[in-house]
Amino acid sequence: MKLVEQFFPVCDYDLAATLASGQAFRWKEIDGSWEGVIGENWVRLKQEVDGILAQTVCLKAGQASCLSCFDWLRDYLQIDADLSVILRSFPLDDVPLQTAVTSCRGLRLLRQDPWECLASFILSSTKQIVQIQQIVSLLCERFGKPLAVPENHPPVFSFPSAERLATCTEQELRDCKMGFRAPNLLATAKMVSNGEIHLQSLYALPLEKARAELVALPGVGKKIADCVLLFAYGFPQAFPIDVWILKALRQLYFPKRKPTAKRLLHFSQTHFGPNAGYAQQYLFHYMRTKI
DNA sequence: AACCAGGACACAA
DNA sequence: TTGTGTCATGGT
Repeated sequence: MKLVEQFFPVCDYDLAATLASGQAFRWKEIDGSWEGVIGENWVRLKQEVDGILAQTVCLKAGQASCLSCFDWLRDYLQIDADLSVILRSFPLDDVPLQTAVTSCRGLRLLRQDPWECLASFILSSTKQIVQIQQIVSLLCERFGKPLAVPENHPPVFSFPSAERLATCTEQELRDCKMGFRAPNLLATAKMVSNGEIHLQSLYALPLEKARAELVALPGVGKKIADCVLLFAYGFPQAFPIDVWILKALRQLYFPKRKPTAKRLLHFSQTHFGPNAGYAQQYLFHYMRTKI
């Protein structure tokens, strides 16, 4: 059991804003670092001025594969995404958006595992982020696999597979405090594990078709589908509209009028450009922290 | 104590 | 097409 380190030089990457902005639910800040799980790997990340320092563990000491296979982490963090290009694609005359960007420049979008993201957001409906974190944590402790961790570190578990959750009873899931979301998660886990939907195949589809497949799952409407499309599949135009974004759109862009939901939807899909999903994340974070 | 939370769904008008 | 009640649970 050996601690392995890797440094990723990157500018404009705000680790805290990114990991705590409600797109992923398994990151904890522990004395200056962020600890979490990506796939089957325990990870510790530390913000440096000129990049990110990553630590993980390797079961077999001296194995070169650990050092050379940080690609999964590079991909998850989207280190190679050029943030300046994305920010330049935003409408320049949009004062509220530019304010939001200025207030938390370095906020990024992650590239998560589709199943974990889908399951997590099924649990997210009308729950506060802290509660989602608690439910996900219980789910992992009870049904995930124990992972390799550093010496004297408390145990950490993987996010349970769809196959594992499909074998749970509804009551076992309810006992993780997810309430009425339990039957939805269970039914979706069964559909994923028996092949009624093939999550891997959605990468190749255009946005609308991928969304249509997700919305067919129990407990998944447009908002949750867009979260998965944006945070896992990397569709940059996906624009999840939750209560916070609704508030942001109304009070920042239509302060006097009372636009219909349809009008707001149209606005969100035409005004923000090809990276609307990023704009959405900046507005979301801005509303939750600065106002 | 009342109100709300990264909603979805069935059903009414 | 748009509006309302319901579903659990815990934080503020």
